[in-house]
Amino acid sequence: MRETETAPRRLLLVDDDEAFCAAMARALTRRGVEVAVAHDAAAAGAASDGCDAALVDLRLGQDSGLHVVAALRARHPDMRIVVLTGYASIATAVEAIKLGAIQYLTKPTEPDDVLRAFARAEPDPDVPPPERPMSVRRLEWEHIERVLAEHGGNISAAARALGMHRRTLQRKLRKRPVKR
Amino acid sequence: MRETETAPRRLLLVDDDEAFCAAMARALTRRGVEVAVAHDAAAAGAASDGCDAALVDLRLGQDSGLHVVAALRARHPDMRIVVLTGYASIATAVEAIKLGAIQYLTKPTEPDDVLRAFARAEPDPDVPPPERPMSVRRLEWEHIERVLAEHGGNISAAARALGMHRRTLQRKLRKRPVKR
DNA sequence: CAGCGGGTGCGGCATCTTGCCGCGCGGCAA
DNA sequence: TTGCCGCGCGGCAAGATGCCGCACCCGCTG
Repeated sequence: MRETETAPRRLLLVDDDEAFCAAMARALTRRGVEVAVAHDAAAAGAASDGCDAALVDLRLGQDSGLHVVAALRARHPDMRIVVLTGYASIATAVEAIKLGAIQYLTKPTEPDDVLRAFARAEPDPDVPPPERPMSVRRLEWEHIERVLAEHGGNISAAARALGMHRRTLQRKLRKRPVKR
Repeated sequence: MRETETAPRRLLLVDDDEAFCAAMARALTRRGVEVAVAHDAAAAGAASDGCDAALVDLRLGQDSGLHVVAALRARHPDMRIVVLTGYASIATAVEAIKLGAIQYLTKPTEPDDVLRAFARAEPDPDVPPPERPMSVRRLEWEHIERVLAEHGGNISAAARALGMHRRTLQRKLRKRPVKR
């Protein structure tokens, strides 16, 4: 349906984190995608014309990115929308897809992951490997990674958000530098 | 779209856990819903006629419940399908919805939650409260609860699946009897 | 420039929490 | 009955946490 399964021509980036937007915009531009940026719901609507794709964050200051998804879908029925968030949850993922998003990514995300989401998203792969229950460690680790990313790498802030002591988070992070 | 926003008339229950099926079927029947049961993909197709709704588990022995969702959608375009699983993941939730499921529930689930899913599912609530990052403890707790439920309350099995020592799981469980 | 607030690393310590072993019980099927 | 397996529990050593403090860096502001 909608578009072809290729990379976006012109993409609307909606995220209130300016630093993140700048970095992502630069990376995508370097990959040959035109990028328009908006930091809130209102700006998103205005900047959306001419875009065939959108990457929207769920957390936009006051308003929810889900509203943006709905608005964009209404205005541009053929636009391919991918949701990207640090505060992932199954509930919002379900709603995002019901509202017409074609993918839902969690935040520690590389620009290439984003492009892959647009490319590989449309058709419904009938065999997305269900999985065996994640080990508690891995679950915890991914969650921490996500929250940390959402807070721009700020350890103190992430620790507060995670309800754990800063020192503890610090130690946990030191243990796992990069590995997965 | 599809059906009306009411409780299912006749529901197809697809889950390979016979004990769970029996309990859920009994509970739903008591609530005035006719129930048909299937324990695998093949049986699901056969038993689906005449049903206006389906509750399908993602883990069906060998085959994935997502295939069942796709097959049911193809055979009965108007059927309302809700996915229920103990092995929840955002990835499968996204695929399930893309394949046409109207809701995605995680397993420690009450019969009333199921009915609520069918009733409240269709319209896309544009304001499903995003959330603030869950505390690590809560995240871990919900995950444990889910896995435990998936293993029918078998502590040893759940501990193995979770990659933690049985004794540890046991102690954690003793600490939080019921509270949330 | 000095002071202040906030973030980052790190050491130390008392106190949980884990991992692991073992024991005894109680079902259940061979 | 015997073996297999799950459950709950005690105990102990090793590792993880919570908490305090210190030093250092930055950016802002009087």
